[in-house]
Amino acid sequence: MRYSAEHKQQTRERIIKAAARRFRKAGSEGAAIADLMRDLKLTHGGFYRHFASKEELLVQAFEHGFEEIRRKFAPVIERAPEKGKLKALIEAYLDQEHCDNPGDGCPAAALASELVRRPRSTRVAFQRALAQHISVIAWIVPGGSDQEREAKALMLFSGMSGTLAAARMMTDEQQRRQFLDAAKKFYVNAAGV
Amino acid sequence: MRYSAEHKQQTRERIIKAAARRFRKAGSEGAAIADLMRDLKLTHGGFYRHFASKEELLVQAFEHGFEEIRRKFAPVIERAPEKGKLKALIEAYLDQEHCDNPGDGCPAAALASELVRRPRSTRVAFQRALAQHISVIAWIVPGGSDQEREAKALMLFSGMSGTLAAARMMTDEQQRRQFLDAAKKFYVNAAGV
DNA sequence: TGTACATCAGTGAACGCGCGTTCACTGATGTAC
DNA sequence: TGTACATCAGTGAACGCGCGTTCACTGATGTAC
Repeated sequence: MRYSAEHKQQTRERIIKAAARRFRKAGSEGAAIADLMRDLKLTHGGFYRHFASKEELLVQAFEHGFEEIRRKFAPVIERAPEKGKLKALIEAYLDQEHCDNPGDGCPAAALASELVRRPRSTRVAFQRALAQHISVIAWIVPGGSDQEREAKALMLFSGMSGTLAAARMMTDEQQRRQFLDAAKKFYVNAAGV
Repeated sequence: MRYSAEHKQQTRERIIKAAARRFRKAGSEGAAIADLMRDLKLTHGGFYRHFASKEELLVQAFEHGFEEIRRKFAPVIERAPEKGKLKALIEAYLDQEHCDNPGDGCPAAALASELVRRPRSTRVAFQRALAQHISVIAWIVPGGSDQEREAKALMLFSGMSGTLAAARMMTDEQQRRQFLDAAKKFYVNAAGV
């Protein structure tokens, strides 16, 4: 092989990473394969050595996005006291910083209304990724059974993703800040933490 | 003029109506002008006698969508007792029927994550339409000042739009129904009604 | 160890399609006289 | 009242562009011998 054994795997991961960023920033239809590949100083033709289709990449990028935000929010959760972890995550999720940077933020908030329209097989994969992410988050959600905590996590985060999308639509800086502050209180209260 | 005086106005409204449906069903990029015009048994060329661009139509369709859902939910609100109007609206918003029919449902829920990426001028228009819609809804939200009630309405409905988008992504019928039922309870409770 | 061949990630031209927008044209009706 | 002309909603071909996907090719390195 022309390239070292792990080179291909690395390239694949770099494509996914660039895609995860671009899809969240520009939408699933706003990120062209040629642009993605140019991000890595490659040309578009090589893409199909790594993925069967753009649709497959979209799924991978969606999963990767969740991994990224888990890493992004991990320190916030760690730093918070035992009983304040969910509160800390809610406040980080609804923070200006997250709102202003969809490119490395929650993929569900960035893509929610578009995902519904993908083929069924894609949606099944999305769901699996979402469910997996939610099951991780549920660790810090108070409640009885695992199922109860996961249901609560999904309710809170699906709501917050809509709220974040609304905040991102706002063109007035001050209005957005006030809205996000109110949202933090609303969801912390709704979470009962 | 070849057509009666009000004919042009009527055609314009029919285009908006068809667009409002198609945009909500297929997304802002999924509805082609030729398709819209075909819905009215017209050809695509005539479109530009009515609108300067597709972007202008998108704004009009978004506004129209809100008018439509106000009409759609009006009887639900009227039928409910004075103190139960918001509860009734929340339950209608999160109902299976609304979930299964994005085409004549809430435009914010159907398009949320795409709207962020439109040009600033479009977003300003979206916001105006959203604010207007929220101000109407706020009538049935309990609270002190108008501003307080509007803020609460925006919080509830932006959250519910995200929750609805999540429900729509679910491929499992039963899971969706359970999730929507839980969401109704969650938001009725969060609204304090 | 050296040589011939196979492999395959990456290249870049090309294909095909969808779609927003433009434009010359049509023809029914309104208006001026 | 009748005639000539103007108007303009609607038609459909064409343009131009973006973009997903394909494909013949390249060339560095791995492998067989």
